[in-house]
Amino acid sequence: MARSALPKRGKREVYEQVEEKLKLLKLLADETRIEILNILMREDSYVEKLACDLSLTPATICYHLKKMEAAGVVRSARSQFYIIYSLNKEIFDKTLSEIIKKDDTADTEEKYKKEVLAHFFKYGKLTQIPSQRKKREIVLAEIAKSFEKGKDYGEKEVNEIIHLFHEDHCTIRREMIACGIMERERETYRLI
Amino acid sequence: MARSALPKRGKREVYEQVEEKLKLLKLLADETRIEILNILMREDSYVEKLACDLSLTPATICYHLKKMEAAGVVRSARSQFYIIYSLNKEIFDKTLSEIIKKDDTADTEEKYKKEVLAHFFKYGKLTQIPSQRKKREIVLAEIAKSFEKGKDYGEKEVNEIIHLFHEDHCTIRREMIACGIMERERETYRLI
DNA sequence: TGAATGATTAGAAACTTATCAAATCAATAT
DNA sequence: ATATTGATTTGATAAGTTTCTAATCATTCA
Repeated sequence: MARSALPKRGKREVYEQVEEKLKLLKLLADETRIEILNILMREDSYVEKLACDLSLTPATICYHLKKMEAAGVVRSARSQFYIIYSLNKEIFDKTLSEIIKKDDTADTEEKYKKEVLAHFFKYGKLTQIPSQRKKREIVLAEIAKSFEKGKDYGEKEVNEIIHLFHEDHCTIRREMIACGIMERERETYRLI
Repeated sequence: MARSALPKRGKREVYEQVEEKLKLLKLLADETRIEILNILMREDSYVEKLACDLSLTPATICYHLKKMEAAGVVRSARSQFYIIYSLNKEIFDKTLSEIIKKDDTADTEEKYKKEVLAHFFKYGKLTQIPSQRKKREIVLAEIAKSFEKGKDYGEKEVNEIIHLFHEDHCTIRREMIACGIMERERETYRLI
């Protein structure tokens, strides 16, 4: 039985979305920080005290607190001699799926684009050229991402790149110029 | 001004409680695993396909899936050629505090103490001396933690330490003796 | 002002982890 | 059976993190 070749999808376009959430998770995935948070859940505290409680050096505690403060998990305020650290409780009510799931709530425009792309691309290939103008533009813009800004391409190069997505590179090349994504000057093509 | 010496509390007695939860958090604190989970939220998948989607080798994907399977986050089942991996959705409804918090289901006495302390201390300061005897004892016991067992203190020292928590060190010093937390012998004070 | 002390930073060492290539295992179709 | 192909394991490497010591900074009190 022949099995499909699974072309690569082109490494994760959605880094940024995951990034912040990942930051929070990484932060919480440390034994010492969890211990600190558990103590702060009970009472505010300060560097030296936490160091004693956990049998670690103040430098280490400071390292963790600063890290958590930068992420908005804890807050600090000087009080006399000490800098009192306290919990930012709001953060802790999120569920795991809320944290892990990519924001599909972006704006509706983005969402619509994603749906269109999901519909017309399968495994990185364009299954069909959309007949609706708006959908066609979205699809063409996606293909255009494979061209570098400001770079000149010969017709053969253009065809080869487009061919990665769909057999009919002629139609697509023409459409890209028609809808103003690319321009042609004599023999060379480039993004607008 | 002399500041209290902060006797060590003896390193974390509660490792085990944190351990499992830590395992889950560590698991989720990885970009690749989050990507995998996001894909599995949409549809079940298999090693090779995920490898293509994420531009990683099957070996790497397998490494992550096995890890997550061991923790009960995903499940696997063979289907023809492929081993289909799917999400164990129940896990994702927990909130962060549920994951992080140590089991406070301890005894109610402990819980009550915590509530009282949380109410009367803000940023490490005693906001008000409780009038109810029981609550006052809890608060005084908390302050007493800043004194070392068996050590003798002069009245000035005692006042200084208490002053870290509240202006009225005289009242508190008197109360600590009245309720049997401290004893006074001539000029020296010590914990009982 | 200067002495005391808590907080922070810098740099180094130890540890953990993700990733890949190559070898092996497991199931299926011919 | 055996060739095929997806899944897994192993061993090596590279990258990232935690922790410490030592030095420095910042604040308060005398």
